[in-house]
Amino acid sequence: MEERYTPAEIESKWQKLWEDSKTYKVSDDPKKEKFYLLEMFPYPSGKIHIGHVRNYTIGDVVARYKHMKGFNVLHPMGWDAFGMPAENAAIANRTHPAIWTYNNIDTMRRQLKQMGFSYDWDREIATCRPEYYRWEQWLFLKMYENGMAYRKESYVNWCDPCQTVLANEQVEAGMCWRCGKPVRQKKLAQWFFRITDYADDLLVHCDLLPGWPDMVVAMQKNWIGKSAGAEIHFNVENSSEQIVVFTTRQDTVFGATFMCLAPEHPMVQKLSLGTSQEHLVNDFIERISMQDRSSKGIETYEKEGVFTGAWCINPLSGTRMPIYTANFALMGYGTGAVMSVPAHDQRDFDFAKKYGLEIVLVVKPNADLDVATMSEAYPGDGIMVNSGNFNGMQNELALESIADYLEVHRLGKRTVSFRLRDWGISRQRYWGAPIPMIHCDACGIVPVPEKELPVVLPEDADLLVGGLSPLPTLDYFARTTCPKCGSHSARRETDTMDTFVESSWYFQRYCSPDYHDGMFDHKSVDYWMPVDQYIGGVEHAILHLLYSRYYTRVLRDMGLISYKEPFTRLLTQGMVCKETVHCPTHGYLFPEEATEGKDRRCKRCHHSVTIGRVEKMSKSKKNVVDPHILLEKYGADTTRLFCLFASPPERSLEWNEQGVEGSFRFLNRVWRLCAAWMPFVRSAAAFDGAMDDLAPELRGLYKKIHQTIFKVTSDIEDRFHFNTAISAVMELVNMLYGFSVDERSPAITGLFRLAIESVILLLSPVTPHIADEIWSELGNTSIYAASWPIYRPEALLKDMLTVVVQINGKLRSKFSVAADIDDAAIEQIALSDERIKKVIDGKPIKKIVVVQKKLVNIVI
RNA sequence: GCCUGGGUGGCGGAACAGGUAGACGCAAGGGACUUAAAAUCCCUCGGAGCUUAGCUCUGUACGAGUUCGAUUCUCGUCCCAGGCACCA
Repeated sequence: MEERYTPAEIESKWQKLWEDSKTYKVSDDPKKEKFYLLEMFPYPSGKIHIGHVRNYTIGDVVARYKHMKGFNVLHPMGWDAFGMPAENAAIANRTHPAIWTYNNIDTMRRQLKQMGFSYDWDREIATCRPEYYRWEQWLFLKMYENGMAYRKESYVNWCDPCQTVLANEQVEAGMCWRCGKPVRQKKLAQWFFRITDYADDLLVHCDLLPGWPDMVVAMQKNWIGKSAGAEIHFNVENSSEQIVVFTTRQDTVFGATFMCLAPEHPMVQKLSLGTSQEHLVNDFIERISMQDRSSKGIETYEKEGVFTGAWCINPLSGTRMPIYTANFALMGYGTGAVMSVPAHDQRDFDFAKKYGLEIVLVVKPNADLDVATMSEAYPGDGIMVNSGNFNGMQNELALESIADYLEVHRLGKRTVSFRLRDWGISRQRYWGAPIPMIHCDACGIVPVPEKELPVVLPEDADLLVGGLSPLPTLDYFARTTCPKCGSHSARRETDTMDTFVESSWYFQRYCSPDYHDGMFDHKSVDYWMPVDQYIGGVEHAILHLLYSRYYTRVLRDMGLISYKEPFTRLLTQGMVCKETVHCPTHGYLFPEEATEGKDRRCKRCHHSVTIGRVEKMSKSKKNVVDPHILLEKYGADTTRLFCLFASPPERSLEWNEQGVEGSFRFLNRVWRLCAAWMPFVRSAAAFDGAMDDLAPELRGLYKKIHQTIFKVTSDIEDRFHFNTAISAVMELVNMLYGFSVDERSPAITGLFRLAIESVILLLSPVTPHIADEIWSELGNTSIYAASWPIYRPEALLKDMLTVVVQINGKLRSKFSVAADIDDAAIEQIALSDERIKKVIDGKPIKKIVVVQKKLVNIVI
């Protein structure tokens, strides 16, 4: 065995060997228990970044561990290859989205292979391939048939100069992120998936996901946002029209003094028609449509509204209520109409104060609360007042009584409302999966016949000026014949699908990636699915996971699969962070642009730099580490080791170059230890006897070996706490350094063989290259095929115990005793301890607590 | 505002079921080896104090509480991070 650890040589050697012998290829084997381990597939953005490295290292350790435990492990990798960055890059670099994407995939595949991940590369998929998205189109047709996919008019963020739809995150303070011009709301016909049909089911099953982090479950629940309340009908004065509102506070209906409709509400213009308010209302609607109503913009606008000129009648109090249209009423929630109760809702209170509207108190917590002196709304509980027959009732009871009353008198009914809206999947983009629909002047919307799938995205088209999709202008794509009437003037749908659609089912495709007769081979899916462990960034905690859960239900209800939840266990890893370096003249600096040491300075201007707080790595802050550099300098094993050692996976990881050095040093230590002992242990048999066969001075080591196996196994199995697992191995290695090769004996050699084997086996999921190298030096073949070591429970038993003695809960002394001692004897030893006697100093003992074989607490 | 997490040495982090706080690593300091340096190996390392082989006090954001005993459980406060947010 070489004396020096040379990761560059070892790693490329083993990577080639694994690839040539298809070490990580896996196939369906019903005789073996399966384990499906999946990491969220990456968007091929160029190069892998440190977040990928962390995510995929965590997954790889679990995959390798489960394989060594005897599972048939499915561990695939692929590319979430459609999406806007490809278009942006194409514009910036004057290349083509397809070329850019495929180049990136090649680079990133090579980098992932350099990391030594145990993927079955034969299952690689790229969602931009027609073989993949044809099945997405096929399912779209099925969803269209059963009404799950539908088309409707909907408001979108629209940028006029760019002639394009913007996602909410592309709207910055009401302006287009690209051209900086105002964004307006525009009505467009778009395709939707009816995810709201499953809102309740998705919500209820949140509680049946014990393997998911509580935080993610909570986020999903919030997103779905179910609230129970009532619909109430308000008649419009001098009209046959009715306004329906949704409220969760029907107990306050007697306090409703005005009505607010969303500006887009269909009744707004109708109500103001012909009144003196008409043009004011129209101006208001026009102005509000220019406002950015995405989450970011919303708080910047003041609450405002305009009287429509019409009135409605409160069905319970009989009061006349002015009808307003207001910017805070949202068309997308409830019914788009709000009964405003200023006394008990802060927003309504502010609005009423601004426009001088009446405030009526209907829930009173105590005698002091009075409309005349109220400075804010009272949203809490209390006794009903000003509420007719309901006066004197506790408002929680009135909530039910009034709901009953509404139902009995047909003025409304109990109902639930969800925050979740149907999933709009149309994108006016080029680089996405075409929606397989045809528009015919005569027949309307006609689905593409199944046998004509896939509708292939032309990969050679160029983006138009401003990054617009060329699809509508490409006659050879857009012009087609109507499958129904044969008309030659039919046009294809030129919108493409949201890329979340591809990622909602890819995990199933991995089960049979080359299957040509359907989305997937049922036999394979039945064997592998659901995913046993899913691992990815917490940034996908809501949308990707919710869409995947929804899609899985759609597939199940079509009879294509038999499970409801796609991911049994979920791990969301934390962000990778690093300190920022900021120069007063040059702004953020890359770490290497500043000098080293205590007084760090900008290399260009020699100003002192400020070391900022530790933040998520991002290109804009320049606090990034390129995995490529790490691989060059230390190799994959060190990089993997550090990612796991620095913190537990769900927490954020603070990058620290010296920490990486430490990990590298540890692997060197392991290497030197093995190299030193190799000549002697190579031909020795690992010690296999009982502890009693060993000389007393070797028993400690024997125990340490088994304790380490136990610790590492439970840390990986139960908690994914690789950092403590690695510490345990470090402790064992430290202990082994206490033995000198020069003082070896046959007994030590056998035990050392066991020790070294254990260290290598336990490290192998984390650092597979060095492990395979040393493993082969020991005369073995592939460590991936080896079994995970088993600890001897009897070796964990202690024959001597340390018992702690406390006085009034404070540590005062400790002693060692044989493990089979009883509590009474422990108490006696504690009381006769010299130091304890000194502290007690003859004071009366009130109580003695003995914790079995662990502790004595004497209360004085 | 609401919902999640989190706050432990100079730093990353341990302490898994209330029972020895600070495992393991980094940084720092000291020593050995060396002509020298690197590498390596060994020792020290929360704070304060003292009559310094050791001992005492103090210490897990802050304030209460439960308990023989609290980093761990309960309540309140502050701060940090993430998510949601005119959601009626």
